[in-house]
Amino acid sequence: MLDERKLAVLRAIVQDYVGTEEPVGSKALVERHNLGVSPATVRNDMSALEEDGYIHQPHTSAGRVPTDKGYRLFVDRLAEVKPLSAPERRAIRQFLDSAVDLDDVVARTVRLLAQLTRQVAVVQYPSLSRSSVRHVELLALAPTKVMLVLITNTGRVEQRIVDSPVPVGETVLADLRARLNARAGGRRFPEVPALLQDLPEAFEPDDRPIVAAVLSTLFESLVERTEERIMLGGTANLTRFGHDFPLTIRPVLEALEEQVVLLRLLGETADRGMTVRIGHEIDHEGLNSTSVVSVGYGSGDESVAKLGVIGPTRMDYPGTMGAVRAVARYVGQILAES
Amino acid sequence: MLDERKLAVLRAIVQDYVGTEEPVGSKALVERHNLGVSPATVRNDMSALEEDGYIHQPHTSAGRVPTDKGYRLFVDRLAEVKPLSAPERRAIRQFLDSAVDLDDVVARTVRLLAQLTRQVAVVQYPSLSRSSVRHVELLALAPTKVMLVLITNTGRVEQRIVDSPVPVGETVLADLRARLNARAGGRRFPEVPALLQDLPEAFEPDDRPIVAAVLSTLFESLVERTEERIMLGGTANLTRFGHDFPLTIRPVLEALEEQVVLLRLLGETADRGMTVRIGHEIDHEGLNSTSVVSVGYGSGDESVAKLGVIGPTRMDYPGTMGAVRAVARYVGQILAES
DNA sequence: TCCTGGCACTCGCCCGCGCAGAGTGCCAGA
DNA sequence: TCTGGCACTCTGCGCGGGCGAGTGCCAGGA
Repeated sequence: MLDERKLAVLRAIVQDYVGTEEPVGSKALVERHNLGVSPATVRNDMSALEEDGYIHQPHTSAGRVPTDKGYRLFVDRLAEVKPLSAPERRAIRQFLDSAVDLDDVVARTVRLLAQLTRQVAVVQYPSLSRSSVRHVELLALAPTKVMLVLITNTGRVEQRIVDSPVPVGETVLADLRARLNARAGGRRFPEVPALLQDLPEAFEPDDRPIVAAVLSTLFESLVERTEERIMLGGTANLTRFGHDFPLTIRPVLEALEEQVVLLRLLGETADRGMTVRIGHEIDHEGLNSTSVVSVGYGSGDESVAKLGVIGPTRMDYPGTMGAVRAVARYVGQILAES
Repeated sequence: MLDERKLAVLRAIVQDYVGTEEPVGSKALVERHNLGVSPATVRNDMSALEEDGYIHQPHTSAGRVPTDKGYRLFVDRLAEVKPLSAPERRAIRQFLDSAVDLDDVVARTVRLLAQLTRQVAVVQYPSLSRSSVRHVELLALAPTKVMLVLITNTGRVEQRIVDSPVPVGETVLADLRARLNARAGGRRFPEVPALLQDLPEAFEPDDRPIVAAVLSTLFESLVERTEERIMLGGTANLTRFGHDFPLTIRPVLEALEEQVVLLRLLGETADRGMTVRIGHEIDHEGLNSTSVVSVGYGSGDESVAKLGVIGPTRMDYPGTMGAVRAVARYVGQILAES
């Protein structure tokens, strides 16, 4: 059905359309790519491709535009991820290296991705559930108020205020702190609740309420909202979306404001390997004219979070995928070092 | 020069233009506001207002549009801040009350502002230099790596990694921790460096390098980049900017991506009272067609940070100012309570 | 069987035209 | 000082025609 040449035609259409943003016709195609056949032949192939739903004609006597299905085929079978150039890689490395803390790493990553791909970049903070406990700190703020500070191996810090039903002595606090760290230190977050469950029993009955309060706050913060945090950048690139963009850009901006949507978007990313979702493959209405390229990143083999970019379906997939992959790799390295 | 009626005409023009987004003519004016005079008279007044630069005619035979100068006069002398309704205030209160930590307070504030004003909202985290030290924590991560965690009275937490030239003993760390808290605890950040300056001398010569390293990191983080953090929301509202907006929206989005620009914008806000900057009064080119309404907020009399909104110069100033002021007040209260 | 050149056809885009409507400025009169 | 009237100016919009890009189809050739 789809012989070599038809695939070549599709590839050429995608490439040209991405470059020019305009429907591409048979004549222009043969001129720009040496397909070795005449426009008439290409026209026949185009007809077949359209029949099969890979390309589409906005109106009679216009050129062809790839459909989502066409891009899908292109990404799956026709495109090679384009690696970054050595200077580019060096620049990335250098830029990320000078980050001073986790916030900075994430912020720089977002900027970098947005600049390299000229699209909207999204970076998820290393997820708590994939991280482990580096340290738990307890501070008495007031007689019945304790601040709980949680530091992860990825450098993330979470704080919470715990209200104690009874005044808390410094000795109890010190004891609790020591025990928490002894039991939970170095452990993965998901394991933590089980490890600490019977902790109150190690304390005097009088002190158990505060121990319980601290524990419940701790457990909460492991699963809650703050679990997943996201940073966004390059929204100005939305303006390069297309001619008709007032219509397109609005729902996209709205979607980007919804952390939930972004989280779901990244959540659907495979842990290993890159995920590309194109147009209507994304099940969020406002994003049906966009594509998302995302990938997990992490310090070891394992991914601790995801990052990616969002752009028009008409995007340079090979280049974007190259940039996303490279950035993910370097961020992983940086995290491993710190 | 500007008698009562001319001012009334200007006020009417601003109100109508904000409502309709279209140049307003003399006839429509008399119809909508009972000015008690004929269109011809209004035309004369308009002529005078134009002469003085308060309004402007896009082209002959079009209605009039206020200039930046016109909006300025409107804000300064013709507009009354419009207080929010009781249900609105209750809703704000309630929405902010359910915040669980500082991040959440800021995030909710941004959402709220954006929703109330239907514009882009900016909220600055409580600034370090206006805050005081609640607690300093030191954690040994590795023999030569110490994590410095700084907790402020506004609930903000900053962390930094300190590389020590020599391995650090737990006793030294405990000693340093105790002394840091004793001397700096409860103090304003700007005072801190002076208070700690001679701290290394209290230690054995062998330990002084690490003390110095911790101190310099601490001092750095008091003045540095992270000093000022900002949260942004409601960018989707940019799409309601105007008809010609591809041109307008681009530079605005770009400006919003630059933390520096936003910080400067908020930085120029007066500590007390509201600041309104209109169009070309803002010395950033991309924002010359926008206005910024900003105000300080804080737990006591004193402002610890700023917040505000950015919208088209053609905005509902009274309403916006009312919302900004109300939100600032409630955020202050929330912060004071936690 | 597949490719090619030729040809007629279809549409969207652009341009110029003319008209209607909104709004103004000015003037003479109350 | 205000008002009604009037002539004038300009934009926006709808209309129609010409242009060009691109197609589909067909007959002939490898």
